[in-house]
This record gives sequence, structure tokens and C-alpha cells, in this order.
Amino acid sequence: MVAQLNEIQALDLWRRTVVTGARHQEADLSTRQMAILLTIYLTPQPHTVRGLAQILRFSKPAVTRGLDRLSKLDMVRRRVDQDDRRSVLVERTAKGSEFLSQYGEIITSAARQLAMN
Amino acid sequence: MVAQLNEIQALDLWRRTVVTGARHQEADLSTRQMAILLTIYLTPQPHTVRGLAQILRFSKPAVTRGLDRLSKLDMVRRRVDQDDRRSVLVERTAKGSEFLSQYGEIITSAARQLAMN
DNA sequence: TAAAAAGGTTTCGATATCGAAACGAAAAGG
DNA sequence: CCTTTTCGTTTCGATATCGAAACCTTTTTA
Repeated sequence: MVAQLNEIQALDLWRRTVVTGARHQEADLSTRQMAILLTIYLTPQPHTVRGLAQILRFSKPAVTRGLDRLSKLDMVRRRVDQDDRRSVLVERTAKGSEFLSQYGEIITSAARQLAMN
Repeated sequence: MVAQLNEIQALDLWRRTVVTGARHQEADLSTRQMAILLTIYLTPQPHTVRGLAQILRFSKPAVTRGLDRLSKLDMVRRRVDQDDRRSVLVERTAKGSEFLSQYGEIITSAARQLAMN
């Protein structure tokens, strides 16, 4: 539960997380790529390109490019929908779960440090 | 105070904030640029290029480029240190404060929504 | 079954960013 | 002084990303 998070604390949480993430992360995702990844893992499946574009209000090419990058990193996987072969289903991977789990740990760790000040 | 923020909640906070930020933000800063901006506004002044590079563990050119972008957006300002004219002091601006204040509001708002689930 | 629509990718030209190395200006040291 | 060091920026070639438009494939509609 996140109670009474004031503005300064919120920004400091953000700072600690972003800085820590930038430091000990191999991946270095852009903001958009991170938004795509988080949406795939934290909102209900199935996910398609157009669905992600709609949720995020990105252009379809922007989603395609983001998925290109995330696929190359093996954090998501594309699979053609056999019920409608125009569609592409975007699936989660072990590597993606692992990455986000570590990222979650970075955030909670930053939150704990915050609480100590 | 941020108590008992579990991993899923942490990631969901991140997702809501990133998505909202991506949606109704004119600026669209990269992760590095955001890290630079937050460091300038939330850690003790004065800030120099080498100081920021040290804190963030970025290369100096990366900091210079980030400051180029943030300066163009009028979110920070460079000023030559008159005591050591090799150094550049990076100063805060009203526009930068305004931007971060809005961003803080996005985070706290996401935190509130989180608490309701 | 031919035409239209939908889904995703690719292409286009433009812009942004990267690390490494070179650079110019200023200060410190011999 | 003259050399070395420090500070920040610029250059270099390589890569990534952008929105818009064109594109190909598949499905739906007429």
C-alpha cells in the first residue's frame, strides 16, 4: 500500500529508481519501450500491436519498433494469431519476467530508502 | 511515507506513471535525460557536468548532450563558473520546476489509483 | 469473387543518440 | 613561463528512433 506519497517523495522515488536502473542495467530501454513492456506484463492478455497502440496511444509503427527491440532482447515473443492470421499476439517470456522482477526490486528498494529519510 | 510496496504494486505504479507521462507530455524525455533532470532538481547544488557524470556514471558527452536537450526545453540553464571558468554550473529554471511538479503529480496520482485496487 | 477494410511491417527522409577520441580554453604545477 | 592537467564540448562513424505514407497479407463486405 502506498499512502501519503507527497510530491517530493514521489520524485525522489523516481530519481532513485531511474538512476539505479540506468546504472546496473544492461538493457537500457527507452521510455516507450518500457511502457510497452510494462503494459504487456501487467495488463490482461492477449496483446496485439493495435491493442497496445490503442492503450498507449502510440502509432502502430512505434509499437512495431518497440516490439522489435524487446524481441531482440528476448523479453517478449511474437506469434501469429491462428484465428486471424493478420493479427500478431505478443507473449511474455521468462527473460522479460526476470527483468521486470529485478526492476520491481529496484523500485521497492528505492521506496525503502525513501522511508528511512 | 511509502510502506509495504510490493513488487507488483511497484511495477504497476511505474506502468501507470510512464503511460500517463507518455500520453499527456509534450517533452518526451529519454531515461537518461530524466535522470539528469531529477538529479539537478533533487540533489544539492551546485551541479557541474563532471559532477553529474560522476553521480550518474554517464560519460561526459552523454551529460553534455542531455543538457543540450534540457536547455533547449528551457528546463535547465548553463552558466560559466566565474571562480573557475572551465566549469559550467547547471541551474534550475521555473519551467523545469513546473515540469517536475506536474510529473510528481502524475506519480502521486498513480499511487492513489493503486491504493484503490 | 471482386472490392474494401483491417492488421502489421517496411520504407522514407529527418533527427537524435551513442562511446571514443580529439579538441580548445582555463587553471595548476614545475 | 612552459608544461601538464582539468573541464566541457565537438567531431567521428555507427546505430536507433521518429511520424507519415506506402506496402503486403488476410479477412470482411458487397
